[in-house]
Amino acid sequence: MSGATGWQDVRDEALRRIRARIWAPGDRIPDEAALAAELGCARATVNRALRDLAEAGHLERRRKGGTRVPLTPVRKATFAIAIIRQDIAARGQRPGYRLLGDGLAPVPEPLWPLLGPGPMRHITALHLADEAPFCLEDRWLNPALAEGVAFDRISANEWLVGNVSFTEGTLAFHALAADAGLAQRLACPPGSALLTLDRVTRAETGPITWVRLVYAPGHRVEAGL
Amino acid sequence: MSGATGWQDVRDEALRRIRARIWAPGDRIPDEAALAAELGCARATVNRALRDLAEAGHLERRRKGGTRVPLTPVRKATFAIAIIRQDIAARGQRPGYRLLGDGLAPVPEPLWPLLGPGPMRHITALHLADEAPFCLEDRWLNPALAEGVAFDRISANEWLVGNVSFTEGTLAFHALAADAGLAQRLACPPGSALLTLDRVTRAETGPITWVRLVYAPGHRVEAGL
DNA sequence: GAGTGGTCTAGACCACACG
DNA sequence: GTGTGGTCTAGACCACTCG
Repeated sequence: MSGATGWQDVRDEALRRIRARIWAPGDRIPDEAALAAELGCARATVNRALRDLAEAGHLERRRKGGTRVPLTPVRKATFAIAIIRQDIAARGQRPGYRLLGDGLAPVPEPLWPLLGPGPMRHITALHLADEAPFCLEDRWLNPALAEGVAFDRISANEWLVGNVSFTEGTLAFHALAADAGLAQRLACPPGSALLTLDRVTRAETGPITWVRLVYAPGHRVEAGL
Repeated sequence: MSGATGWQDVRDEALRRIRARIWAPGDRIPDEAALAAELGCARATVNRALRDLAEAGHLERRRKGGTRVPLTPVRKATFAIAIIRQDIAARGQRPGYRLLGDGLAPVPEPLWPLLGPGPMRHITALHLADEAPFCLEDRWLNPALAEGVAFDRISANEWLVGNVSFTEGTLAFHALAADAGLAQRLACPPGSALLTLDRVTRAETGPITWVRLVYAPGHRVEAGL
């Protein structure tokens, strides 16, 4: 039954009961005090274990309502927001970088709701893997940040990750067909299907940046489950 | 410097110092005992707060090495793996579903490393939003699961989420150009760029399913940051 | 070897939500 | 009102890892 009982043991035992349908979907499971008594540990240990399972979507907890096994477990996928250069290196390829453009320009109207109207710094750059185009970075950046910083050696992506912290952001994947410009810069046939990632980040003081990363054909973004 | 100090207060204060560069990237921060003394709370409370920040990528902790502010914070994006029907409903559209095919067939060779050779149940179905094609579900399913279950009313997606638990899985986004078959079934021009999601899930007992969801043109998958 | 985070305990009080 | 999870405390021991 019990013995050496760490919170991970409690978590594993609970997970076992969930998977074995001993605690079936919709069921209310015993309360923390009862489990602590049964497993021979402190209530805080049970709490730690069940909180962990709740965060992972395996349980639903409510004060007074008790802890239940959800009817449809909501699993979460996570992926790390990394520096592109490191992404490329992690694939065993040699990263490269080329700045294509950098200058103040009026923000396109579709982005006004996210960034506001006023002009912003518009940066375009190409990331390379083993000399081949890897992804195109198309960024609008709040000009108050990174004043005097040139992005010809280090990408805006990398500089921002290390120098500006944000409080909020959103991120979206979609697919884009290569127009003539994209096809030329990514060295692919026009019409190719390209995985694209849009990201907006904000700080308390205001918008930081909007960026679109258009990946070369065939690119996959993998996530843990 | 004390007062009402819950673990969230400790977390917020730490986050403030990180953002204000009081604790700069690369710095080692005071140890738990020191912070507990400074903030007037128990060490366990500080531990809870710092552990939370470490999970979010704002700190790096190592025994004996202490706690440091990472040079390049690794933020994680998360999105929920939901039931497609609920996804559609959440967008305020009316979900629809049509089973296109269901039968045993040999697994395509590229999937052998993931599913093994033997024949599996091949299911194709179309999900609709307000009568328009929303996404195409192309699935290979371990025939030992869901024996006798027909997927003409409820999708395999929804049935599996509610009835089979998995221990491991991977997930990947990419982009696909619509071939003739896809174009016809998704009612879009051939060559359209389509956001695609591949997912594999396994249990301790063996592979469960491989599924590819091909979304209609323009679809975006959003994630929290 | 020794410093630091990781965890457990036993008890206590609080906050919330259900009846 | 009352039961349940959420959290705090003070102390203790352990595990990992750096020097």
